[in-house]
Amino acid sequence: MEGQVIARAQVNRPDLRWPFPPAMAERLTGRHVIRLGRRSKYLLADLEGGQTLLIHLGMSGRMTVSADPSDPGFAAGQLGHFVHHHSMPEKHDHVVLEMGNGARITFNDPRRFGMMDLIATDGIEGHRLLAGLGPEPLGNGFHAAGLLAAFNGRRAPVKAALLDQRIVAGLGNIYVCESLFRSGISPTRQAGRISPARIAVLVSAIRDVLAQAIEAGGSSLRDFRQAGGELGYFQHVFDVYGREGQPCHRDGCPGVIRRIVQSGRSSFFCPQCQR
DNA sequence: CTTGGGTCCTGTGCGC
DNA sequence: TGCGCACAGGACCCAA
Repeated sequence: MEGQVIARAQVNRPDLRWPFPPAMAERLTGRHVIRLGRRSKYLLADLEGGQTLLIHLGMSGRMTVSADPSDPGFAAGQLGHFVHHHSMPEKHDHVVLEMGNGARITFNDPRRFGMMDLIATDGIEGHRLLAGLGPEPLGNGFHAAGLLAAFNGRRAPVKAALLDQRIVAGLGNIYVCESLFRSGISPTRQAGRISPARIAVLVSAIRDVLAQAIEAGGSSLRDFRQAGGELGYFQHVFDVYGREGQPCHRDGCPGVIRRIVQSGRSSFFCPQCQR
């Protein structure tokens, strides 16, 4: 997408979680994408003319890139080697963008918890959806001292605190469960009652889990796909997520993974390893 | 202010 | 084979 023009925008319904902005298709058509970026779980496509396309995939959303193999750009390898061939439109293909180089970007989202909006690029950090987000967990702004301060006085379980995007931005249910396992912290522990030393371990575990999950192409439980349509494969190396009743992966640990529900979400953990 | 629960929506898998 | 129910990656919104 980056550097390309949006030659055609097809919008197949008026809304996802929220209504699309007025005349979205018309406002996208003919615009160049200056750069692609990301903040927390929001995808950001800066367009010429001062507008940014803001996208969230919700639970079940996916954006994939495809191309016609007979397209000259495809044959020349200009669309990248990862791009898969066009296939027939599928159920829940809500927005389709045809780029000037022949790439087709498809936003598919069965549950429609995703969203798209067009907002001013200027002052984007102040947008209501982005204002108040915590630091990026892979950035320099995320560190033990900061997390300690953010947890200070909080009585909520650490599981809930880490899912709170105002404390750290971009963690979801899977990666919180996996990070807590690796740092030996029970999901039920009150956030404000974790020692500084263990918070430092947690920060490292979060960074490691995210870096490894990205390296593995993400976690494809059902809907998620990489941009080229491939499955991620981090789900194959989960230690706890979705492993209720199965043995703990830690060498010599007799524990069995348990599942509990915290604020409506499943938490998976090893009662032996996590305190 | 913090915290927990309900809600949006479709699809799948399980027990009966 | 069919039916009802639980559950699924998120996060807003409101009541307490």
